[in-house]
Amino acid sequence: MKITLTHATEDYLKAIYAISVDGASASTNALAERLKIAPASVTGMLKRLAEASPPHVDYRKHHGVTLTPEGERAALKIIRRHRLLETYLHEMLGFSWDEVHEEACLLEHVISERFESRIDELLGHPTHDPHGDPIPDLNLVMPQEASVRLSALRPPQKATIQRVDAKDGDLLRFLEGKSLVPGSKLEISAYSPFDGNLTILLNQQEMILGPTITRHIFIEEN
Amino acid sequence: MKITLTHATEDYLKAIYAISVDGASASTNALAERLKIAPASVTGMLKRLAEASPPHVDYRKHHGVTLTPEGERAALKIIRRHRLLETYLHEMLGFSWDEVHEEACLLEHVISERFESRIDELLGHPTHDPHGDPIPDLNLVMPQEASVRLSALRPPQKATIQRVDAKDGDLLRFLEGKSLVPGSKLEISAYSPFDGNLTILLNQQEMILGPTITRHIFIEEN
DNA sequence: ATTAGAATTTAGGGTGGACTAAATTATTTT
DNA sequence: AAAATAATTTAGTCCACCCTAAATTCTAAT
Repeated sequence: MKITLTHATEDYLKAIYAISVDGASASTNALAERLKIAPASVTGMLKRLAEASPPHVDYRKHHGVTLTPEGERAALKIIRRHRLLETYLHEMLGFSWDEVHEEACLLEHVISERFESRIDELLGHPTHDPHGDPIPDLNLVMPQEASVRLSALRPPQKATIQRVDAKDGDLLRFLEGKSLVPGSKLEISAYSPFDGNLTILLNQQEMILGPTITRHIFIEEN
Repeated sequence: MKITLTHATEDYLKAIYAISVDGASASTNALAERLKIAPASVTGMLKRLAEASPPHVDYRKHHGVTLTPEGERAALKIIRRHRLLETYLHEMLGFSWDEVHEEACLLEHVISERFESRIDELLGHPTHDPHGDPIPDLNLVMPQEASVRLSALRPPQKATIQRVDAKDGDLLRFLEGKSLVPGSKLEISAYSPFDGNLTILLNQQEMILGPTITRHIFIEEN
């Protein structure tokens, strides 16, 4: 059975990829929640994705789906576009950190190869978007990414922020205001047990951050 | 009856506007041809546009449609986006003259207000796109446009190209190659009757152009 | 091993937007 | 004015994508 890859299918593939990064299979409910779609509707789409030629997912009833190589390729292509667009919107059009996601979600389904390669070029083939998320290269290979959370560090320790994992606009604006963005260097001067607060020094400024915040910040030790 | 303005409806409104610039009413067939859609399908959409609240077109069976004020407003909004995008793609992303149209057709349905105003700002609030077509301002008012065709001039005469009305890629590339683009100044040195050829001088270069070409070039005399 | 509750799928419906084929209305020609 | 032709609309389908309600299947607790 044939299939036409549309905006909707691209969103599904992206969501499946995001949910199953660690090898798990994406469940109907998890997809439904992430995509804000009724579970019953998800089932229908998963069937279509599985019956596509070539199939984009492996689908076993009641056991969720995993991406086929073809599906993963398609997902990575969209993720590349999304992150390139976020970078582009931030760097070249002056969109703020918390605005880029929504706009990129719309544009990613629409831009041409040419547009994609043009902004890639103008940005100097970036490897990470404004949030620090890795951008797959032209061969759809993901650059290696930092996976140590700021919340896991203990003083004394110096670190550089690599990535911030948050989608909430308020949190993003808060982090930006405190310069808690990829590239910033910081030093941990104290750890408070029980509440998990960290005292850190950044730009000669001291601040105390709770684990609700530090959990979302991924760093590289140095 | 309610209506949701989608990509498709925007394309219809744009097409209706383009066909009826001179006060004529847009016929079903003309719209069908322009949009590459079967006439029967057009009828259906026109009904929906007419029954929208507020109505976007006036529709009388067998007599085509005209835009209501609401419909014209919507059409101008898309046209503004389209032409701003064409200008932006050309000036800032290095798209060639003949590539911008297609890409703009995709993006125009998707970009946010913010995106629109950002590129408008970066471009310095341009009044004309790369083809010389006028860009409606923020209040959706069209700047005045030149309406004298190069084919109507006779020597001796000096003129400046204001606008080029062509959608064919081959023709666009030809014109660009000869610097027959908005802003270029030229001088008419000879007119050949019967075939209508004009001999013109542009950048110290002489060339002879037939009316098939000069008809598409709009100028201002000087 | 049964059963309650959660997850998932089936069944049936709706909307936007396109299609073809057939019927109708306008227009033009004779 | 009638007939031929062109333009338009109706009627009937189809597909992608979403929905709700009801049925099913899986899982976990007893």
